[in-house]
Amino acid sequence: MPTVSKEDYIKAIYNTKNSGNGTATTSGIAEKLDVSKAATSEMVQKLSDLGLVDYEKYKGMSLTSEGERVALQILRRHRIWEMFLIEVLGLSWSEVHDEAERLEHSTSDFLIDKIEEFLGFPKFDPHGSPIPNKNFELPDAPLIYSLNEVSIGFSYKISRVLDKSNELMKYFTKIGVALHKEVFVKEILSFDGSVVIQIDGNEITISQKTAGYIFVCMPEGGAIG
Amino acid sequence: MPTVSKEDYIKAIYNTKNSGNGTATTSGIAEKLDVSKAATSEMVQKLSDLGLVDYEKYKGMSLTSEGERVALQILRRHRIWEMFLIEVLGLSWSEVHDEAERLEHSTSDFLIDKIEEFLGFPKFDPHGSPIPNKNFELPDAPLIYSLNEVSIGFSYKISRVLDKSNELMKYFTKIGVALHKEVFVKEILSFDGSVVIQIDGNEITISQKTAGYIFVCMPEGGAIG
DNA sequence: GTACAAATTTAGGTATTCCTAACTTAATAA
DNA sequence: TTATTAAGTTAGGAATACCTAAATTTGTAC
Ligand SMILES: [Mn+2]
Ligand SMILES: [Mn+2]
Ligand SMILES: [Mn+2]
Ligand SMILES: [Mn+2]
Repeated sequence: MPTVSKEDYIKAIYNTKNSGNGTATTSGIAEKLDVSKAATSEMVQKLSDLGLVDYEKYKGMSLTSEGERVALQILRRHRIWEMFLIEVLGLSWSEVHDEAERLEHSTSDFLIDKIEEFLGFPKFDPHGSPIPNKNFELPDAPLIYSLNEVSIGFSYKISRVLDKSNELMKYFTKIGVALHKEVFVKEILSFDGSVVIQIDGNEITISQKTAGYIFVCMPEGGAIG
Repeated sequence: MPTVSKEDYIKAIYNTKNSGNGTATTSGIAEKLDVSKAATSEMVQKLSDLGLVDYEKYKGMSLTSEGERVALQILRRHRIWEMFLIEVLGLSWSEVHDEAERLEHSTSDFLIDKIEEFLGFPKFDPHGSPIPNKNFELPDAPLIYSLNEVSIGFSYKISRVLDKSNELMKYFTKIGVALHKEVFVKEILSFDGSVVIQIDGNEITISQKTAGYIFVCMPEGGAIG
């Protein structure tokens, strides 16, 4: 029902809440969507009038349950498209996000259901992100940890990466970061938080910021001790 | 480059020129796109300023060669999507057009090329319409005739239908009209131009208007005598 | 050739979504 | 607490794509 713009705002609010910072701020959403704070402030008030966002002036914003439903619907479309583009058409990790960013607004639920069926009802997308089901419910996800909060001297399995940008995805591909691969954490540099890992036999140093975009679990799926 | 609206206007002008009436009029485009004549008049002037349409006030409109290039690009996207939706996802003839009508504006040429490759570079879409290639050139098409201009007492092969609406497609499916099927033309009623055909062993009467949306060629591809 | 009707364009407005600049509120630091 | 700055909002305006109602142009019928 919402327009392309509204859908992108709602998704941005959802993603902010459910990853990292926690609170969605006017400035944060404006930056994420590359629009002015003024435009964001106006739009948030419109979304509030529509009952999709809880909002009090100067106090911050959060999705209503209806807004969250819409967010999950869009995430479902986005992630199913990314899955399709990679699994069926063979696009690369760095090519899918921008396509999905547009397709997510032009696809009926009917069509998304068909694609999901064609793909065999996957629970996670090619970045390891959970795909909401037909009823917009998220699958149970195993406990995962970012590479920043992990114990030194152990091996882990990469279970999710955040597709923040094409460039990041290209970088991941280049250094060998891919889903289900094993990484050994050698060291975390005390002075800047960089994480030194071993992957495919190569030793690689990843900045703290980028390490925060890589999530891992225990190789056998057990809890991290 | 053009917006969704502009793309749909350009496509409407192209389709009017290349099927039936010939000349694109303000009223005709307005009706086809379900907008006011005023909106159409304004938009045509804008498209003229953009160099996509040749236009002189009160005199009518036609696409420039650049406009035609854009039209073929959009037709290419539309038809490849329809092919994909039917061949790969198994949607029905009546379900694909509306989806393609939206997807055609949200798909990069890069992605369309990938889908085309996945489909094996088809030359015609599921309605028998030609698919422009990567360079926006139409394939050579065999001579075809509408069911209105065909000789009585002969058999033909259905080689193209115009997907004017979902309802028309459902009707075609219901009465057995499908690509590559054989029809025997029994009679054309003198008083209203209805065409009486035999298809799948059933005798069916089709109105003159609807017959104009069905195109056939000789069963072996020869010329119609 | 005029008068009328149909087709088309223009005038004046609305709704979206965005902008910059100005203003207001909240947070912080001395 | 108070000054300063950061964050957020409002004011005023632009671009797009529509609309209805009022011209205007064109073509046709007498
Ligand atoms: Mn993505
Ligand atoms: Mn998007
Ligand atoms: Mn179609
Ligand atoms: Mn369209």
